[in-house]
Amino acid sequence: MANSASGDSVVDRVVRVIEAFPEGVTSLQLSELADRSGLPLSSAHRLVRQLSGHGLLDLGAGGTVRLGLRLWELVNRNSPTLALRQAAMPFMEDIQQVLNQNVNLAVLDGWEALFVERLSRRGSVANRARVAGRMPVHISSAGLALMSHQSREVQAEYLEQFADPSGKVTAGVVRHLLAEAAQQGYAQLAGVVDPDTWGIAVPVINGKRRTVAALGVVVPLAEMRLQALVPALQTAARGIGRQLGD
Amino acid sequence: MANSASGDSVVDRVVRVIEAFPEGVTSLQLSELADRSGLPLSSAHRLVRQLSGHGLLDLGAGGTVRLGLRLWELVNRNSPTLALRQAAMPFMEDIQQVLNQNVNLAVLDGWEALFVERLSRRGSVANRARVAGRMPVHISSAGLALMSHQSREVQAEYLEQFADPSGKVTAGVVRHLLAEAAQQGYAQLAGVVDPDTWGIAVPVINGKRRTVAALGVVVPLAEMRLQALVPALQTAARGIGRQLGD
DNA sequence: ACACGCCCTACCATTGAATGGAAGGCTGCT
DNA sequence: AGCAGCCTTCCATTCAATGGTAGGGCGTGT
Repeated sequence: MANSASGDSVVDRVVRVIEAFPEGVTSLQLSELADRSGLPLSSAHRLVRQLSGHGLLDLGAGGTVRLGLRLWELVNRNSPTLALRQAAMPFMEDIQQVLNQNVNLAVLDGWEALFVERLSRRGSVANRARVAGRMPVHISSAGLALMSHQSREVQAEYLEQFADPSGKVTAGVVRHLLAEAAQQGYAQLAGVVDPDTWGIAVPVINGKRRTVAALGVVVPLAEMRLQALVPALQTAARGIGRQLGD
Repeated sequence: MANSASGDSVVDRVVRVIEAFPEGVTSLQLSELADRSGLPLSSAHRLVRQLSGHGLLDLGAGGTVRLGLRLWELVNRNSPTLALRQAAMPFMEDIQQVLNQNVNLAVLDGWEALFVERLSRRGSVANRARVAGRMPVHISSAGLALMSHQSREVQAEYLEQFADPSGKVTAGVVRHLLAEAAQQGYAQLAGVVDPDTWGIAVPVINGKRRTVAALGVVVPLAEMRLQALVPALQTAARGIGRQLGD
């Protein structure tokens, strides 16, 4: 074969190159990139040079490869979650100011919650590190809030394929959590991510009655006061939903 | 020709497709995308479908094309400015809390300042809208702060090609602004973006003595107090630089 | 000081993947 | 009912993509 001994198209390879960066790694050597993407060095080099010419990648002296500023710019300007984030930000700031807790916003992607925005607790040195982070549905309050408002079919499909690698959680338990969340209108989960924290999340519903996101807070166990947190979150979530339109 | 009547490679086309989204537009019809990218409908469709299969784009029913969540995730996880933003965020929050002003962080890309992070003034309904926005060097305090700390050669090259479309500013004026900023250690610009606001920015210098970013605030004219703002910004910028290492 | 290894870069004959016009199907409007 | 616009699929044509190989630069260990 001339094109692709491995049987993949050029597009496949471009994707492989971009996906070759492990989480949190911003810089890779060309040879390592070739390894990770499974491409011949020669091909990897050619692709990187082309993409670099357009600013999607950045090929520095000595074969250092980074994602391009231009790519970051394009993606952030036209992100599919742009409208959601803009609508949500003022409300998230309100919550941060009033409750002084870590606030986050997540959407459902596959069977995971993808965090698209996060404000850290005032004064904490902690940060927005986990923006663009993922959590499986069954171990995040945001994931449960999102899944509990999906259609019967989606939930059934989710539960069917469910399998906890650690074996600690069964599909039955998750089904119960989802039912509870659906009935209460919010999801809560204690000590799963961090033993001393509690997560609470509520769905954000747009004008078409579709659940498009989950708004949540992570609070220290000691400061757990459901009666104060849930109404605040629900009010903010309604505000976001109204702002979104659709 | 079989491949590309227009003489461009597959990679060129992938880039054209991604770049076809106008600023702030998150969704495009397939036919419009084909127009904007200058690709035959048939080719655009094929490319979009391939990219969509990998999650870099999202081809919805009815030919609606969006950027993919997966692309957003990948770019934000491995962004070249990740370390910078993480190092800067706590200091930016401090400034926001103490001064209660809009804070922003920019890097130099080409002859423009690219804003990589922004915190809005507390209480303002305004937002982080302009994250990923650009401003020409000569009409942004961040741009001036960045350029004034570049090497002689870069500055010369910049001034040589400088041309103001509106014709209001000459290279000589910019040269003066840069010299002033370099000497003072900060850049200021009044009423350029918005007639009632003042912009002040200082360079962020890493361990290798390279100016890697500019930290700035935008304040209403009425609240302009240089003697309070500049030291605060410079202190924060030093803190960021120390945190960065390199 | 030298040789070796590692990595980036450049070249070029081979070949099948990419191309895009045209035709088909769907939806909404007149 | 007819039309117009758009998405989708098909397939013969053709040259762009491929990757093994070789060259060059840099640092390391002997």
